[in-house]
Amino acid sequence: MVRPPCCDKVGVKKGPWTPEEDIILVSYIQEHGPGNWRSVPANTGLMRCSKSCRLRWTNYLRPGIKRGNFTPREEGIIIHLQAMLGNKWAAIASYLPQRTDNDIKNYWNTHLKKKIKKLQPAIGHNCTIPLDSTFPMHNYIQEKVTENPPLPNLCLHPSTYASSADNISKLLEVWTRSSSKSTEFTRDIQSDLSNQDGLDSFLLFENLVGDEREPSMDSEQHPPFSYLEKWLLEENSGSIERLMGMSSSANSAT
DNA sequence: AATGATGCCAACCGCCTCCAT
DNA sequence: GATGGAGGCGGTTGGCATCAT
Repeated sequence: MVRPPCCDKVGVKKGPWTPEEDIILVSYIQEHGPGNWRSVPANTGLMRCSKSCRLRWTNYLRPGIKRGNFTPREEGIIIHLQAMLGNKWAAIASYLPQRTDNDIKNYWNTHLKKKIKKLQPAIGHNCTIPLDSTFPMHNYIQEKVTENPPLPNLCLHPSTYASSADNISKLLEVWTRSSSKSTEFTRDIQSDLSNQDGLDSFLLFENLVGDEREPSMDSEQHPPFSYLEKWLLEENSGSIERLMGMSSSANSAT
């Protein structure tokens, strides 16, 4: 039996959100917090379905979202995680708290996929990205995971709310001022991601697909599994072996 | 300046998972 | 254990913006 779409009801508005709708949604979430999306349209009078409200919040209105250009470091993280996890955009996004899964997915589809396609013939083998536990990103992710467990559906308090709509940002100014504590937390994450100078050269896209890498460790020398690898083990039994296989074939190809 | 091609991204759609009953 | 509802996720699309001719 096929369930009818939740937005099939008559009178449900579709299409781009207006600043006024954004203000209503933000005000409501400010008061009640995110969650219980079912009740949002009913309680706010928004002619939107619950899913649409949730999407608008998570992809656009949620505090702490960074919009615009991806840094080379972010590119590197995305590429590496995509190689490890596949198109698990939500999982990838949990390591880039400032980016949404939708943003990452869009960026991958419009930019990175092309870049990789372009560079693949140059590196001369099928594996797109070296998946090697000696690869610096492995340690970096592991380190970050230890310090800050992954943040699925991260809900930071407002600190760096970034919306193109000026009127919404005005509305949120008060909200923003009232949350200095969480601001510090967000700032920590931001500076963490922007101050790893030593990693810069490794995370540049060009270097990610470069072929000058250290020889692979043998199995005893593998550092402890990162959260990502644990996840792979738990959730996708067999995937890890496949990925390890990819890793070694990538190494042997160089 | 006009027009068509291409790129980009916000939002939608439908499937899946989880959880309450 | 079966069922249904709600939320989550990934793929896709529609429309606007920009670029090329």
